[in-house]
Amino acid sequence: MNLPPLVQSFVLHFGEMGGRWGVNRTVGQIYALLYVSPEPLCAEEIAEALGISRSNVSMSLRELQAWNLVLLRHIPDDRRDYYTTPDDVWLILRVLAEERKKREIDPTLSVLRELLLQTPRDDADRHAQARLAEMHEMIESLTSWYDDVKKLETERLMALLSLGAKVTRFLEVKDRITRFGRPRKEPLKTLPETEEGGG
Amino acid sequence: MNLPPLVQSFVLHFGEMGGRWGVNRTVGQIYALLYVSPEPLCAEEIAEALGISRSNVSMSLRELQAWNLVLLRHIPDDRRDYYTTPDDVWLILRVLAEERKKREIDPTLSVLRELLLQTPRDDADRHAQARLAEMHEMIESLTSWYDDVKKLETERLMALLSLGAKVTRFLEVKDRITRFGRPRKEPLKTLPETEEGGG
DNA sequence: CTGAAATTTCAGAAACTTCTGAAATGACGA
DNA sequence: TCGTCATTTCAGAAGTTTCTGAAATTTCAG
Repeated sequence: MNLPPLVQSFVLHFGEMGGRWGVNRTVGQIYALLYVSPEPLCAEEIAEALGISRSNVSMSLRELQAWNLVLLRHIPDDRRDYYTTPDDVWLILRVLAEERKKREIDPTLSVLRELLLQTPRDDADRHAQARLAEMHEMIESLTSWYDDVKKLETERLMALLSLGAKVTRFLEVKDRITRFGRPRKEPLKTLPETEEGGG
Repeated sequence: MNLPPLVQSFVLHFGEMGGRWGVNRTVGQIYALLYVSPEPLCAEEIAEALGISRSNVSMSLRELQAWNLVLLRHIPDDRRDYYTTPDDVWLILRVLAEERKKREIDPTLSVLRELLLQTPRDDADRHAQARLAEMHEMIESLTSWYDDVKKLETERLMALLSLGAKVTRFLEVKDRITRFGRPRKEPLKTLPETEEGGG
């Protein structure tokens, strides 16, 4: 591997993390390299920079394409494919969230739905289904929130994030004024630990 | 494996998904089994139910404990350890989010911080650092939102979720009245696709 | 068409992970 | 203390993934 030290540390770290993120070391390294590279790179250059075989690069780029994490670029009078990453980090986040949902959540959601449609044979089945229903309901809440939020323009998404839990102040107001959600049993307490006055 | 068909399908599915979630098949299966089981189970019963070795169960339970995903129970006059999962799915979600953050986000955040402190040697370094800074900033926004939201009681968290992107209506109001965030360049458009009148 | 350059595929080697049975350790009552 | 039962550890077998170099395929200018 022949890279400036700073880039190399970053690339090696992404390689190590790759496993935890559901891709292998090479895929992580290539992604990191493309992310910091000022220009798109071709397969040969990647293989060279990371000191790995050309065929490994080819397979790993395929995987990155399956994840929608790389873009193909072309340079006039050059037949080679050049690769790069989207440069907007927020776009990268969206792509990543979408892909992980597709791989980690959707299959489970569809299995849960299928199993909940089955007619229970006995009490054990009934208990199991009740548990599956709880899980199903939670995942539905999350994915419908996600489907809603992902439509936001980046600027609004950032505003929403920086608001954080302070949104619940609006929720309290909403509770009182419009009676959205169920009426509260206890009197509303002021929230713990939301001191800095963003609003 | 000797389980009722419905439970078996669920257990097998979690086993398959395990790999995608950063644990192995056995860990996923054990978790699923404990999740649907009406009573806590001991290691022997788990090994029996899943048709795997006793020692494999022991190692996998260790891993589940490292993830804080199982609880230890004791039954009077029985020396064995019995295991179960928390039964509140929202608590499970919190634990999972926390653990994944710890494993998948925090190490990267600390590498980014470290690399951003280094003095760049040349333009390539300066460019790389600028890219790392963008990534760092995004991750910081996300984790600080997360730190804020995880303090919410479950009831409020659910209310926040069901509000989804409608929160941005408040953001618009906030924009106008309190000038939180930067002033808008374009006139505000009504949002596409947020019809059903929750508020 | 032909041939040179780029890319992909694929069988098997290397590396790594998972799983097991046997042995070691620990916990408890007598 | 001992014996019994439960649990953990661990070396290596079994299984899986990753990576390579060689061969096959694709692409395109001439």
